[in-house]
Amino acid sequence: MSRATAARVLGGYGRVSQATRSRVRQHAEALGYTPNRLAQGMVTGRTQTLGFVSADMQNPFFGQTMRGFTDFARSKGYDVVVANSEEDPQLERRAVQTLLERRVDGMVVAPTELRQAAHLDDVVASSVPIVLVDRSVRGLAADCVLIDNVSAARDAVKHLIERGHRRIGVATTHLLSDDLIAELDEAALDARHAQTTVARAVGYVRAMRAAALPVVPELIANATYNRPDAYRAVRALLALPKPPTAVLAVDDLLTLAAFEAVQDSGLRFPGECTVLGFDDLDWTTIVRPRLTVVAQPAYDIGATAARRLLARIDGDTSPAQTLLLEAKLVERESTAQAPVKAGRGRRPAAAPHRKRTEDLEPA
Amino acid sequence: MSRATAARVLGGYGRVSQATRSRVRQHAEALGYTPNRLAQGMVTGRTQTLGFVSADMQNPFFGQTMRGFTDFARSKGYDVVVANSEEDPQLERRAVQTLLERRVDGMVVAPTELRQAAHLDDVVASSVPIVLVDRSVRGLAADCVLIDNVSAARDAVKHLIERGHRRIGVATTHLLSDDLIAELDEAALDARHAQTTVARAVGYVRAMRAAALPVVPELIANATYNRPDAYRAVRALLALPKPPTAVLAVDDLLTLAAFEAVQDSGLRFPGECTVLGFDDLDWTTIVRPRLTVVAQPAYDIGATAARRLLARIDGDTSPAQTLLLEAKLVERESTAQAPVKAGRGRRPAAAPHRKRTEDLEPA
DNA sequence: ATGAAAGCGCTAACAG
DNA sequence: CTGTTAGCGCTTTCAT
Repeated sequence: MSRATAARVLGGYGRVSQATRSRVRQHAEALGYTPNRLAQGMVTGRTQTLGFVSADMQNPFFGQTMRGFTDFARSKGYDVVVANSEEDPQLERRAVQTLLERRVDGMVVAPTELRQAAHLDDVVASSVPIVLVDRSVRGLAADCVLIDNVSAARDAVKHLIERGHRRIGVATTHLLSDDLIAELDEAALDARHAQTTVARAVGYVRAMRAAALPVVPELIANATYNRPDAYRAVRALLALPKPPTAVLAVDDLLTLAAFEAVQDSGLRFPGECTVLGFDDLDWTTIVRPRLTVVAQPAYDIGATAARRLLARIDGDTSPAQTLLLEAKLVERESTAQAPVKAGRGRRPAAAPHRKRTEDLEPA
Repeated sequence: MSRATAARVLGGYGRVSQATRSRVRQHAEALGYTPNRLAQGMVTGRTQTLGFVSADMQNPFFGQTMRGFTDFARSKGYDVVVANSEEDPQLERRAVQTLLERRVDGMVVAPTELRQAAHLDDVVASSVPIVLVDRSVRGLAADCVLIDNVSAARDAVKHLIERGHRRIGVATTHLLSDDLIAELDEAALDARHAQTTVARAVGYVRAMRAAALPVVPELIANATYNRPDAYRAVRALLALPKPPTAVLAVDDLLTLAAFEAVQDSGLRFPGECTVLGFDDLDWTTIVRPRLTVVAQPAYDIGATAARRLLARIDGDTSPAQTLLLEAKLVERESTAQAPVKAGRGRRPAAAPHRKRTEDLEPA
């Protein structure tokens, strides 16, 4: 029989009789035939492939997001090729370029640069569907899926204030200027396109102001994305003459470092100083009391991005939209009680299972 | 000029003069030309694409392994398409099939079924290079990169014994039969092809026997891969009339659950009961004292697998080899001191920052 | 050094 | 219902 007939049954797209159908299948089986998706892609113009470029797939947030993305994609018959940008614009550009060369049907990007992204404009221009996750780029006509970082942080701080905290610190990143507060104010104007950690710092400021609490620079610790550095920054916060009774840590690494810092500081957790973190990783529920955290719907962000992307691929031409998924404040015991005045009731040094570390070095 | 000439400069493979070379580049730029990798793949027979199928890319171990894999792959000009098997043989088979259809130049698989894997035989037969990670399949002529799980666990237990522990428990999975010990013995014969957790249990048994310590079934807790279940299993271990003074937890989830269980049990950590875990996740260094763990070189496993795979792709036809990377016992404070006899010196119930949980329910 | 032509494996449109 | 034909975008002989 002809190649066309065979192709029809194997590809399942033409009209073929039952008789030949099974005959074809038999032979295909016998010959160990494996369809060639490259050839299919060439002629149909669709590769059934999606791209996913994030900063680091090893990061739990992106891991979950990717998982949600690939799960949804697979359910619709798509595979996904992944790439890490490592927050390097150069690498991101290369990754996007490669995906274009591979003729992916669409791609998801967690962009590194939020102010300019010519390479992403190119993607939009080339009419390859693209959706952004976790961060949005100013002026880019692309769908975007993320949480409202400002209000997530605002709600978290509000929660602390309601529990009686007044002196609240924040551990954040990317805030290297001196006049932090003024800058945060300015950033607030465009918070939607700020780095997630900056947007969260803005949320902190807003919550403090809304409660008429002073925003003092000494309570704003900023670190690079690096655990020892984050640890040191929080230790410094806790070493203040009047340390905060609570610290908001605006990402998973800072949360880890903040918890470690409080634990080593000699301040009682959570009575004298507690931590409210971002990202609900497993370990936050093995500490006692368990940690209250802001949980991002990471899996959902990925799945939603996939859904949006496939809608675009299927021809949806509605204006680009930003989907704000809801972050959830997971209230646990670490913020259940009101803060205790520092200085009184320190934990006895005798507590044998908990070493008091006085230096500022983490693990 | 002709398509052939253009292709030559863009593809960088023929002899072209400088003049036309730059002219071609200019025009390509102006037209926004993007090479089509599908077409390239069709004709060259190489797609510069690798496949990676693991149980769950969200799992930290596979996340790191994938990262090592993709980093190495990218450095050699390869992209990678990923898939999750969810430990489901059916899904794994489909994923492998899809990769074959996509004409990947090679693939890495963390196989779900270790006894039979016809679909993997097919890959080998079709002479598409394949390397296994984390688990090896009996009788499959494929390279394999993993740690020696038996000896890693053996060394960990030996370390505990050297620190004075005699009654050592183990938290593991997949051991559902009644006569555990006999079975472990049998499994030991073929431990290289056992599930990682089983192989580690075998290592535990060997270390105990080597030290002439009794291997008693009541000290072997086995759980499904599920945190509440793992927690319950370890709590049960600790509720024994004579609880162990140390528990070896043979994967990251069990480690988390075991630590949580000890913490809630009322036994002093690490004096009365300590935990030695597998996989060196971030949180193991925020607990005080910090946790001693067996660290797998996950990133390296991925990178090594990539190196092996590329060697095969580049024509290496030497016999299949199994590369055993070294797991490292990271000694930290949790195993620094000798165990204390249980029953004496319980932590005072007054310790205010640590709730005594009496029920067996985890987070 | 460059052009022409063939063909990778497939699908789509058309003919029979 | 089935066969024929053209061509997707590229690389690779083979001429020129």
